[in-house]
Amino acid sequence: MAKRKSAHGGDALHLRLDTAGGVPIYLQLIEQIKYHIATGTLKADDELPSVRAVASAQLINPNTVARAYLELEREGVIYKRRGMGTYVAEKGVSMSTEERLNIVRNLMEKALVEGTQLGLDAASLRRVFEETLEKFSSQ
Amino acid sequence: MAKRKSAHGGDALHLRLDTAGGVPIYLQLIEQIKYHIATGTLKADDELPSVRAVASAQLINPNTVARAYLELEREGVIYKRRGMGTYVAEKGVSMSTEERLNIVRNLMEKALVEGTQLGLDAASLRRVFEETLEKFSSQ
DNA sequence: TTTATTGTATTAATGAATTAATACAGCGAA
DNA sequence: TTCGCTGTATTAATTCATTAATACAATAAA
Repeated sequence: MAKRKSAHGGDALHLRLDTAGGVPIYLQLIEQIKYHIATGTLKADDELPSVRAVASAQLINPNTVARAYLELEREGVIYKRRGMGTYVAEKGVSMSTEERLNIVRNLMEKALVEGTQLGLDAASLRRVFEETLEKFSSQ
Repeated sequence: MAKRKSAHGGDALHLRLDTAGGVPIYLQLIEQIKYHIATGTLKADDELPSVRAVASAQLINPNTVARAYLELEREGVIYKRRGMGTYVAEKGVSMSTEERLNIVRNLMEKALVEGTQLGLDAASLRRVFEETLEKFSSQ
């Protein structure tokens, strides 16, 4: 058969997909890839496993992976080279600071509304914030 | 005609629904009602506007409002009395502290993954956290 | 050029989610 | 009881999202 040795790296990315449970597969992929980048598991210009590699490893359709990669590319998180592979982008920013802050504000608001509703006090919420922040490569 | 005067309060809750934009109406309702509770606009035992009142004010189907109220009731956020109305529940908690923390941890992680991806540094993220926290009645 | 890899495009099946129409049922005031 | 308000239940229309089957196109190495 003479398979070409992958020449790229890009394998063995830790992914845990839940095919039940309602959350679309492509969204889980997006989230987990972003997570790996945020925690430093994936760095700029690292290669991602190919669409087909992820698909066969996870027993899902290649198009589902492609959709996740497409969305990540639109957000500027990754870039692709036809025939070559898919790679983590440098943190190039296309949005204004204010726009970026508003995105995070909305997400933060969701977290704190929920936390407040659940009866957690400010100290607990602050602890959750600090503990979560520690997981990310503060840059 | 002799309309009965509402006898209840429960009107004029500030709601801004976006019927385009993809986010389901009932989810927007849930979010905004939780927000009002978290910020103190709505307090325990306050009456919510009736299903039909919201429906006609917002030009949506009563069942859509009912669905939001149903979900909020399941979460223990509100309670209902047939023929009477719908009210904000006391903060009674059915989950363990650990479960509640995990819910918030997940949401917090989403916010911080996104923030990190957008190139915001720890100081900015902390500022967003503190500013957002201030909006909620710290209890 | 050939081959094996990469990502891409088109189209469709399917199922789930959302919303709506409509009729029912409980409660309190008159 | 009757009236007018509450929320509820049932059913269905319809759209939309998700995933998949399949064929196409670009790149690099042999």
